[in-house]
Amino acid sequence: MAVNQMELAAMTKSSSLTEKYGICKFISEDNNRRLNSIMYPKKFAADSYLFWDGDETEYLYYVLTGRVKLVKSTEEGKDMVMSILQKGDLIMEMDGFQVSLHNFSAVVIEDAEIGVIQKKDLELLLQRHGDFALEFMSWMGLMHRITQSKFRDLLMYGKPGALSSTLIRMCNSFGVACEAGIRLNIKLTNTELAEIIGATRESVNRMLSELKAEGTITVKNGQIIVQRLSNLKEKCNCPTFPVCPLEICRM
Amino acid sequence: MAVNQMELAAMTKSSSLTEKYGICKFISEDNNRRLNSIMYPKKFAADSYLFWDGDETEYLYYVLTGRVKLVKSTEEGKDMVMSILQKGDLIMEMDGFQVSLHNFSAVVIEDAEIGVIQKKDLELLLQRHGDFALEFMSWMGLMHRITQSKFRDLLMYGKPGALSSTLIRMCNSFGVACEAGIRLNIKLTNTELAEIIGATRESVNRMLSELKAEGTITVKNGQIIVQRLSNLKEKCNCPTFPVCPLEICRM
DNA sequence: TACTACGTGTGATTTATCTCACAATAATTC
DNA sequence: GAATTATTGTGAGATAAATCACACGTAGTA
Repeated sequence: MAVNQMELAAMTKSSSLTEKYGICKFISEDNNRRLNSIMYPKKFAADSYLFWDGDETEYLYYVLTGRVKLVKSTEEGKDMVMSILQKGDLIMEMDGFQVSLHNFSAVVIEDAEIGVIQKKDLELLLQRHGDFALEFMSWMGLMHRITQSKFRDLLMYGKPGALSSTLIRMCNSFGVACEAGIRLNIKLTNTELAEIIGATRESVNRMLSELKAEGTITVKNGQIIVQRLSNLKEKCNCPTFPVCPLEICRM
Repeated sequence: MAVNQMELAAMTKSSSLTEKYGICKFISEDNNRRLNSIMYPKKFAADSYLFWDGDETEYLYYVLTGRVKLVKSTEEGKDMVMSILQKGDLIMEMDGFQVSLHNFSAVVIEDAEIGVIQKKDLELLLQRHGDFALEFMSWMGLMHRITQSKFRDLLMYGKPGALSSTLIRMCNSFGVACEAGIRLNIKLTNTELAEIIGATRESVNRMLSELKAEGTITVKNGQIIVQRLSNLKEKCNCPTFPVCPLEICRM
């Protein structure tokens, strides 16, 4: 089939990689319990905001269900989507634990249940439990690397490369294996895709048409199915050897 | 004069902002001492490598003198400069403290003295001293924010915007106030600038010519002097209010 | 049904950026 | 200081991507 064995092996039918690579995977059972103990669940409807650009960074947000996008808007109303987060992801933006302000907004894109964490509470936990702090740093480091690799891809191979890189990452974050290939289990408009890669809706539309024509992707029920991942990898010079670590290749 | 009072106030004659915002400023005196105690100074000549893309992340590197650039190279030989670091900056790339590999290379661009730190040693320190771990996380968070804001600027306002953003950051990282404006106390070729913003040498050259023609910058002894910072700010939509925090606006 | 709102698809045109080619200046080396 | 090598500057043309303009679909709903 279009998807090779390794690719299939990398994902299960029911769960995407993000669940495998959420922060909980970086933290011991004890510390997961501790983290849970300072978390206050709260429901957020689609289109609501967890926080706004410029708000004080008082809380952290642990995504239990649903999806959240991190958006930076310019004064002229142009938006840029920096990341899309889901179950298992922790949203935290702070240069440490002093007072600071958010540099982007967090918008719920699918009804979400969020574990809200008070900065102060986390601080106490981290200070008290050295092993937790180390695990937490581990995760912070990973998040930073994801950001770096993401933006590198967006800058280096033109818009088609940027789109391809994004689709590959989406395979890892939202992908579900199906007969035809890897289905991206998320609804995104062309406009949203454009905001992720810093291009226009029209450009994205044309690029997607081309990918369809090549047989690289297909669309069913408004969801993209990646049929030939290798085509995408070529377009963004995704290295075959040494492969870049899978936990970095995500949204 | 071309540089206004606030801009002048933001820098001293002798030192650039990086010294003010190096990791030492995030860490208490005690913890600075601790960090120093596990540091082994070593000299690196210009053009030598601290580490290569793909090496194991065994050490951290604290820049005492000189300058180091972080570079990602593609298979076709295209380079991208992700960052330029100097006195007070700590180079660390690790998704935590398990075994992992560098995702880019660190190239010395000016003869440097580097405090080499063993990952294991740092780990012990952080585990033992909760306050140190918190301070360290604070710094990690800031580094991540710098990366985010940097790449956002590089993507959103075209190449002229990318160049302007970079020049502004360089004012903060390498700038020294002088009669004519802010002198960037670093030697960079057009090619290097191009590698920072993901453009071609020729484009950079033309853009610099234009900035000169406008009176925004001037060049003396191979160093750029920024005469009208406000012109640069316009080109990359650098917000006037709320101003973005100065510690994020750096290379 | 048919209306409305939102999203998609596509041509034509303009603008931004890269590519290639080569001349003109530094900067280094012998 | 002549020769060599790196860097800058610039034109002309090719490509990539944005912009503008509008037709077409589709889903929700009155």
